[in-house]
Amino acid sequence: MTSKQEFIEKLRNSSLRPTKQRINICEVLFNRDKTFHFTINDLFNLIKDKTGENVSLATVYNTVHAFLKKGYLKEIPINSNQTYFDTNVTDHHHFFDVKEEKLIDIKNEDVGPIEIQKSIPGKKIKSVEVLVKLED
Amino acid sequence: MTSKQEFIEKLRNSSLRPTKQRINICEVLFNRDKTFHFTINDLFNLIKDKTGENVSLATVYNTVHAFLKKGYLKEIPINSNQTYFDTNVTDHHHFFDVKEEKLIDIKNEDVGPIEIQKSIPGKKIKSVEVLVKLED
DNA sequence: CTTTAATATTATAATTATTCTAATCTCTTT
DNA sequence: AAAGAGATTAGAATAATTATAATATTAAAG
Repeated sequence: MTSKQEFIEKLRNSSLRPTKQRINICEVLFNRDKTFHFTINDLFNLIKDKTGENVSLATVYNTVHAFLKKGYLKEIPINSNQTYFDTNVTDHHHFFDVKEEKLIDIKNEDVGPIEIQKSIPGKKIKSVEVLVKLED
Repeated sequence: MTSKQEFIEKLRNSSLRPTKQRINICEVLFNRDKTFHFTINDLFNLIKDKTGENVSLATVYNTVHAFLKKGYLKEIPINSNQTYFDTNVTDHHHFFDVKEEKLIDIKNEDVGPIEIQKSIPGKKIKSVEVLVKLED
C-alpha cells in the first residue's frame, strides 16, 4: 500500500505538480502488486469507480502522456482501436490474445537474444519489442 | 505494370466484387515495385492524386479491411495515432524511425531466430513480430 | 438477352478517440 | 499575504473509425 504522500513526492520529484487529479490517477495506476495493462478508457472508468471522483477524459490523456514522458508508463505497440499502456516499464515483451483482446507480459529472459543484422546509417536502436499474437 | 484486368480477376478470385472504387485502390496499392507502408489517410489522398477519382474515406477503410482479411495487406503493430499497413505480406519485421515517423522493412533473414520460452495453455502462436525503434 | 431478387458495396451520418486552448490552479518570489 | 509566471484542467474542437440506409453488382429465371 503506497500512501498519498508518496505519490505527492514522486510527482514533485519529477517536477509534475501534485494535483488531486494526478494523485487519483496514481492511486489507480500504481497502488497494485502486479503489472497493469490498460487503455485510456479503462483508466478513466477505474478512476470513477475507485476514487469516486471525476477526472475529465482529457486530463487522463494529459497525465498518461506526462507519465509516459517521465518513464512511469510504457506504450505497447499493438494494433487496436485504442492505445494500450503498461505500468511495467522494464524491458520486456508481450503476448496478445487476439480473440480476448488481452495482453500478457513476457519477461525479457523468456525471449532469446534478438539479433538485428541490419542498420540504418545515422540512426541507433532505441528499443526492440516483440509482439507475439496468440490464437486458439 | 499490372493491368486493370488483372486486378479485376484478382478481386473476383477472392470473391470481392470488382467495383471501380476497388480497382482504383488496387492501382494505388499494388501497381508498384517496392513494398509500400501507408495509413488510411495516405491512401485516401493518393487515390485522389493518382486516379483523379473520388473514393469516400469509409470505402477506403472497408476495402483495406477486406484486403487485410484476404491476406493482401498486413497491419503493422506500432503506436501511432493512425494505423499503418504494409503491402509486403511476407513474414518480416520493422524499424520505426520515431523522429521522422517512417517505417522500414527488416527481412526475416536479418533477424536471428526468436525463441519464446513461455507458452499459454490452450493458445498457439499465430505470429511473432519485432518492432525496432530508431533514434538519432 | 432482359428482368428480378438476393446480396455485396458504397458513402453519409453517427460514434469514438484524441488534441487544442481558454479558464483555472499551483507555486515561487516578494 | 499578494501577485506574476507558468503549469494544469476540462470543455470544445478535431480526427479516426464504424454503422447503416441507399445504391450497385451479380446470379438465376424467364
